[in-house]
Parts: sequence; C-alpha cells; structure tokens
Amino acid sequence: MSVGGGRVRIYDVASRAGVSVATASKALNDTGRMTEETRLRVKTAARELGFRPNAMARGLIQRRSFTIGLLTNDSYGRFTLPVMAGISEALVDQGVSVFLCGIEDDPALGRVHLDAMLDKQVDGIIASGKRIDRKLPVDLSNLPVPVVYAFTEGHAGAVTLVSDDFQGSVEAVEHLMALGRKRIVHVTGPDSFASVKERTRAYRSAIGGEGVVLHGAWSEHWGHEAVERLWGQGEAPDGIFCGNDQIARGVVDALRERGVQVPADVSVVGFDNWEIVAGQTRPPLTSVDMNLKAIGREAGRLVLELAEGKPVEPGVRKLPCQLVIRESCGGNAAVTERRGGILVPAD
Amino acid sequence: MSVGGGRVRIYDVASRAGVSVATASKALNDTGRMTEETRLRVKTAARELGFRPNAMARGLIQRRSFTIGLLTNDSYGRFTLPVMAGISEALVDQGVSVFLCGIEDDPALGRVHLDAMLDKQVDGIIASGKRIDRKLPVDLSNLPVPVVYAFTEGHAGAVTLVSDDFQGSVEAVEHLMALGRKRIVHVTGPDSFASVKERTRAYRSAIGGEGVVLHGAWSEHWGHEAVERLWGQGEAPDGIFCGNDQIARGVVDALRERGVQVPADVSVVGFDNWEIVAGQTRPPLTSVDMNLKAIGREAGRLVLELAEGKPVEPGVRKLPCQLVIRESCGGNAAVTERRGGILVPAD
DNA sequence: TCTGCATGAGAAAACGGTTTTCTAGGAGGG
DNA sequence: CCCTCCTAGAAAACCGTTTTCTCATGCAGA
Repeated sequence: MSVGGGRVRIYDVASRAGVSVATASKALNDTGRMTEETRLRVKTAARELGFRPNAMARGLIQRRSFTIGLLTNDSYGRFTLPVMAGISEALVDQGVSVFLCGIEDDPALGRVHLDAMLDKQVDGIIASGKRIDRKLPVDLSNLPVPVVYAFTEGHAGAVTLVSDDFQGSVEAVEHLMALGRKRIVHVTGPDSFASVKERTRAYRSAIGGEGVVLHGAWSEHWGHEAVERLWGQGEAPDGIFCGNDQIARGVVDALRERGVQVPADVSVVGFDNWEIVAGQTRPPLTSVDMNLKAIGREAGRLVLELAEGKPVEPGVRKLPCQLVIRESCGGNAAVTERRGGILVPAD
Repeated sequence: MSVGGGRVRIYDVASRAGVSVATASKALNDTGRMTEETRLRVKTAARELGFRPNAMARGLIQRRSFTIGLLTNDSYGRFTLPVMAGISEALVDQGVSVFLCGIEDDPALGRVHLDAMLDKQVDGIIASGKRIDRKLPVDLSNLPVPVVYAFTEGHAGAVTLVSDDFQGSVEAVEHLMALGRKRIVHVTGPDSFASVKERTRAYRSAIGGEGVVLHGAWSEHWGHEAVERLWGQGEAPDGIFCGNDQIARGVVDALRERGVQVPADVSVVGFDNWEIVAGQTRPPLTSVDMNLKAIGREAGRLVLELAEGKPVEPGVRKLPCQLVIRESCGGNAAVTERRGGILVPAD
C-alpha cells in the first residue's frame, strides 16, 4: 500500500514494528540474528509502509552505488543501443542502473562525462563504440573502478568483448556454398577497418582461395557500383557476400534493376542484420547478426563481477555471430527467425 | 595532478590546508565566511590532491542526486536517441547524468526500472516513446519527483513536449507548391496515429481542399503500392508528401522503376529526416526534421527547473519542425544543411 | 575599561542507512 | 546458588559531505 511521497525512512519501519533501526535493517537484509517472528514483523511493516531504502545512504556506507556508466562515441546508436539493451537486461534484476553518456569524438566531453560518473561513484564502466579498432577519445586505463570494453578497442590488459566476425563470415560463405554457389565474391568496406580484414580473411578461408574482394565505402551506392564492375567484366558471380547490409541492399537493388533475379540467379548475404535495412530490402536480406545484445549482457555480467572483486581473466573475448536467414539466398536451408529477441531455428 | 585512486576525501584536503572539514567545504563551495587567503589555500590543496567530492554523500544531505532518469519504450532508439542527446547536452554542464531505461511495453519491467531510479533519488524523470498518442505502460502521475514527457503522451496536467507536425507539414506542402506542383497527394501511415491525423489536417489546410490521402503501413512496401494505385488511375500527381521517410523511399524507388523522374516529373517529400533512409534514397530525400534533439534539450531544461522548485506552466508545448532540403524535390529553393548538428541555411 | 558587533573558523549535528559493539536476561552446568 | 554462555535486540559508530551553531578575537564606540 501507500503510494505516499516516498519519504518513508527505515526509522518509520522500525518504530511501526516496535524495534530499533538496527534490528529493522538486519531484518530487511536477512542478516543478523533475531526471532523469525521479529523479522517477519519488520518486513510486514516495511511492506505496509511501502518502504524503499535510500540508495545514496546505503551506497555511502557500502561503497557501492549499484550504478554503472556506459560511455560511447556511437551517437547514432546503431551498435551501442543493442549493447545497452543487453547490459540493462543483465543488470536490472541486480538493481543496477546504467548511465548512458554519448561523447562523440570529443576528448573534453569525454572527460566531463567520465568525471561526472566517477563523482557519482559508479561501480564500473563499460566503453562502447562504432568500430572495434578505434579507441574512445578518453583514457580509461587508470581508473579507480573496473572497465570493460564492448565493441571498441581497449587498453592493454583490459577485458574486451567483440563479435567473432571470422566465424560469422565463414558461416555466411558456407551457407552460400551449401546452396551450390560456385563463384562467390566479397563486396565490402574500406580495408582500413579491422573488421573488413577479418571478414575478408574468413571469406578466403571458407572458399579456400584468393577469391574476388572489392573494397569501397559502407554505402548502398558502393553496392550499386560494385555490381556494375562485376557484371561488366568476365563471368558474373552467383553468390555475393557483403561487408554490411547497406552494401548488400545496394547490390540487391542494382541486380534487380539489371534484371538479375535474387535469389534465383544470385544469392546475397549481408552483415549486421540491421532490421531497417535488411528487412526492407526486396527480397529481405539474409544477414550475419553480431549478437550485440549478448555482448552487452556479457559486458554487464563481467563488469559487475569485477566490481565485486571477483577475478576476471583479461583479454579479448569473441562471441559468436548468428546467420539470420531471410530470402536473399533462396534454397531450402533451415530458416531461422527471431522469437522473443532470441534467435532460434523455426519449427 | 594525482590520478590517484580517487579515494581522496574532503578530510584530506582540509588537513593539507590546515583547516577543519567545515571550512574546507565552505571554501570549495564559495559559501561561508573566511579570508580570501584561506579559501585559496583550500582550493589549492584540493587541486593538488585531485579532490572530487563524493556525490552520494553530497546528495544525501542536499537531497539531490544530480541525476535524472529517461524512461522509454522505443527500444529501437529512432526517436529516443536524439531526445537523449538533447537532454544530455542540456544537462551535462550542470553536472547531471542520465539513466537510460528501456522498458519495452512491459509494465512490470517499467515498474522495476522506475523503482530503481526512485531508489537512487533521481531529481526528475523524462518519459519518451515512439509515438505521441500512446502512454508508457507505467503510471508516472503521482511520483515524488517531477516528470516531463517528451514525444509521448503524458498524464493530465503534466508538462509535455512534442514536435509541431502541423507547422512542419504545412512547410513541406508549401515547399512543393512553391516549386509549382499542382497535383499534390499525401501518402501516409495508419490513420489510427494522431500524427497521421495532424499531418493530414495540415496537408489539407495547405492545399486548401480535401486532396488525395492514402493510408497504409509505415513501410517502403506501402510506398510502392501507393504508386501503383496512383499511376493506375486518372491523372498522376506531380507532388507527393509522404508520412514518413520509409514510405517516401518506397515511393521514390517505385517511381524510378516506373521510369518516372524524381524530381523532374514528380517532387517527393518525406517526414522524420531519418538519415539512414533519407540520405540513401536515390535521389536523397527532402524531409521534415522533428528537431528531436531540441525537444530533448527543452525537456532537460524543464525537468531541472521543476526539480529546483521553479514553477513551470503545465500543458503541451509544440516545438517547430524544420524542412531539410535534399534532392527529391528539385527547384532552386534555398538549400539547408547540417552543420555541427544544427540545421542552418547554406551560404 | 567595558560593551557591542562583525568576522573567521572550528565543533557538532544532520542526511539515511549499515555494521559493529554492547547489554540484559534466560538457560544450562557444576 | 553462582558462574558462564548464548541470544535477541538496542546502542553507537560510521560513510563523506553540508549546514548550523558556537566561540574566540579584534576593533569601534561609549
């Protein structure tokens, strides 16, 4: 009961239950020794009064704020939001809340946000970004709280979480091969990106050769252009593994305009599984999902363990990607779908 | 100096400066009375030690946490992220940090997050969502802290901020008319949405008649289908005002496939100015920007004023939209561009 | 010389909890 | 009957600030 102004203190609970504040505290936290009857009486009183402990007072003495900070330069949120969702999911039932701080690429802004979070005694910090081979513009290497990096480059000796792009890419290419595609090419982003290198390496490993790799921008426009090039010379491919969904969408659109059937003539796979792109392409794109939410969950779990003093092995951890099948590849491979946010094989 | 573990307390500052904690506190906060020399000595000591006050201790006594909560059910972040950026921008130099809580449409989850935030003594709450005519699945009407609604429906007597869709839509349609378009139609989303009704009302007001309004899903597919219908009967339009960018993209793609030139034959305007859609369309879409970041800034400012006890007039406030010109309309109207995140006319 | 008052600075009391230490009373043993 | 041990619960200390209250001191005016 009692929606009341929230101003009920443990003192009120104690006096209603006819015990001291100390006893009330112990009763509510299931610590200390007392008759079960007393404990119950206190708990009942607390419930009736709608008592909720003041987290600041509690945190002050426990030296814990039940708060963590998420620092990111991914202002668009493409990568950070799913990570955030995962973190939140992992921490909410521990009573931990998350400060989200977008710092663009501004070191001064980063410093300001970082200081604000440290002042608030965050239990830990998770750093996230928009590419895994760039550091945030703020140094997190000597903080009084633990730091976990998720989808951004961390300092030496840190705990870092990234997706296993190699595994994901291999699955994508093998999927194409399983469908009988023989001439598979790779159209991807600028090779200055570590993820581009990794996905390219996987592509070559899967097809067992050099293959054909085209680098360009991360844009639909580049997808179009790549098709121009590929269909303007020699034997056209029958399978295209794209570095991201935007490129893939450009590729699919260009093929349609050219009269090439997708997936009948050519199978196309994207990367990122960005719903807004992959889902709206005609036909919808089969794409590699980096499971960013899982990365977030893991990051949340780990930063909390570190905050509680548990030992965590430092280093880079790769979490598996998942191929999400839509219609751009054809064939009768097992279809997967999203169910309750988790990727599962369809029945 | 002193990156040191952050464990420096005001006590340390006081003893280094040779004063009591009370004096140290007053010196640092520019309150109380003391010689300028003493004040300076304390401040110097604080700087040398790298002292940063513990926000929990400070908040406990001041009954302020310098923290606000952002509650949203917009898990995709399309609307909430820009709002969040605005809030953060408005509050960061006041030392206020923001808890971001995604609650989907789950009342229980909403309750959990809300309680967690209240326990942490947030100074205020901003509620945000993905449509302005739906409430969050959690009741915020009798909270011990102020609430501001940004881009979601609030309770009676609350402070609510939304974009002025009417004004934005009128500008869009008038833009088409200024370009000489005579047969302007409106292709939009389901008319169960308040924003659809509002934009339709504006469309009719601007053209001064009933016009042609087609309702469908918020999807590219519907944009295609609408073009089929429009070109399958009677005189084809020469201007299309779309309810969102996805529909507009579908429209533009369908027109191109049909051999209709955009913008030469038909001008198209979108709504939302969602970069990933509007910018990648061929040609890029002229679109109405709802200035969500400005809404966020205003929400941040207002919730803080309320938290400080200042009076704020309740009611719904509409903030102006801005037409962002790209290439889908043609003509030589003044071009605008984004500069540093702010929309400005190009020189 | 004494009173009055402004001034600088310290001591102590909050804030709202948790944790440690202390105490009174009952049970059990010799 | 006395001593010890155990237990439930109270009392006190503490977390790191801010704020209020108190107290010297020095100087001006009577």
